[in-house]
Amino acid sequence: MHIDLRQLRHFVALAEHRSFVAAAAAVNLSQSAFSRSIQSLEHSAGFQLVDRGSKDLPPTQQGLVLLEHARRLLRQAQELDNEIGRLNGAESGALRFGCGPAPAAQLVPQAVAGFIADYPRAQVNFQVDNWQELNARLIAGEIEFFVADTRRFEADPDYRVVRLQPQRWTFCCREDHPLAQTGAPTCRELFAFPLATTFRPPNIRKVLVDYSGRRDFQPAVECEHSYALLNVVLHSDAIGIGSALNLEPYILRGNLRLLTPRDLPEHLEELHTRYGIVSRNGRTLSPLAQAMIARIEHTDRALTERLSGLPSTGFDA
DNA sequence: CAAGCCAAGCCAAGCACGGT
DNA sequence: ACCGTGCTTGGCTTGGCTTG
Repeated sequence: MHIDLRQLRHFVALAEHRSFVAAAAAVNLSQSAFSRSIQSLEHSAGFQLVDRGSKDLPPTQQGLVLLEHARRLLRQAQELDNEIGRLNGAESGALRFGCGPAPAAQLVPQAVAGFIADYPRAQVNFQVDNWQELNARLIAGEIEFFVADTRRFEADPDYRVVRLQPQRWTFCCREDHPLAQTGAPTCRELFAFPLATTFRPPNIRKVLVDYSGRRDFQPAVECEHSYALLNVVLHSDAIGIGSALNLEPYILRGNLRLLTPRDLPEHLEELHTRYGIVSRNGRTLSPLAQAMIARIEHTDRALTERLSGLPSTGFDA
């Protein structure tokens, strides 16, 4: 049997997306070309890879065996590529990594901006997604690392975690908001307005229930994307919650005001971000990935230092 | 270097199937 | 019955590789 890594990559995509349309889009192919690629692999293998009779296209028994080998081969191919790059001291080539929505707002773009100045011949591809998707891509070897909340990976020996600086989560409102003049409202005054929040920190719901005094408290707006969320805050009476790092540009421009409820509990460790860089233990990182990680850490430190000039929000531990 | 071959990919049409 | 969605297939183009 002729082994074609491209076709194996397509099969892995199909197994993950359980749809020819979605998988084709994921590998940047037309659906028909993708279908032919799978057919060609099936022809080479001599058996059907997926059960087309079922709606969610489950892999056949033989398909599962091939899938396992395909994932291993793709991972090893990536590692070989990384190793060759390392031996050559490569400064060019493709770098693929991922990041969560919050790091995608400020930290990662600024780090990438610095990186492409240092490595103009590198091709950078970073995907913004939730941690589950990022983890799946990391395991499949499609990305070398991701930047996201690290809580689920810190104790797992299969993962290598580099923690970034914790950033405080803060309340904010638009500059001409009724509460903007008071600066330090009470929690009751604050929660009289609709709340717009990301899904993080993970325990934000519990904290909001405590603050609002309402067991059934629900934010008016939930959105993973910090940029979109802040635009809601900028154009409404909503009170936003965001990491200090992502709010900073808006605060400095005077578009947003930080709010410090005067009756907040003093010590709230959990209202800090817990972001970091997650990679797989035992896998060699390419020189470009190592350089990118160093750049993200450097940018993180620089931004955190700059943030120390911002006014306190009452969320400081 | 031109001609031929072939794999990969696209578009459009057709088919199957589920939902209304 | 009709419509929308998802997959396959036929016909075609394109680009890379081989051969003379």
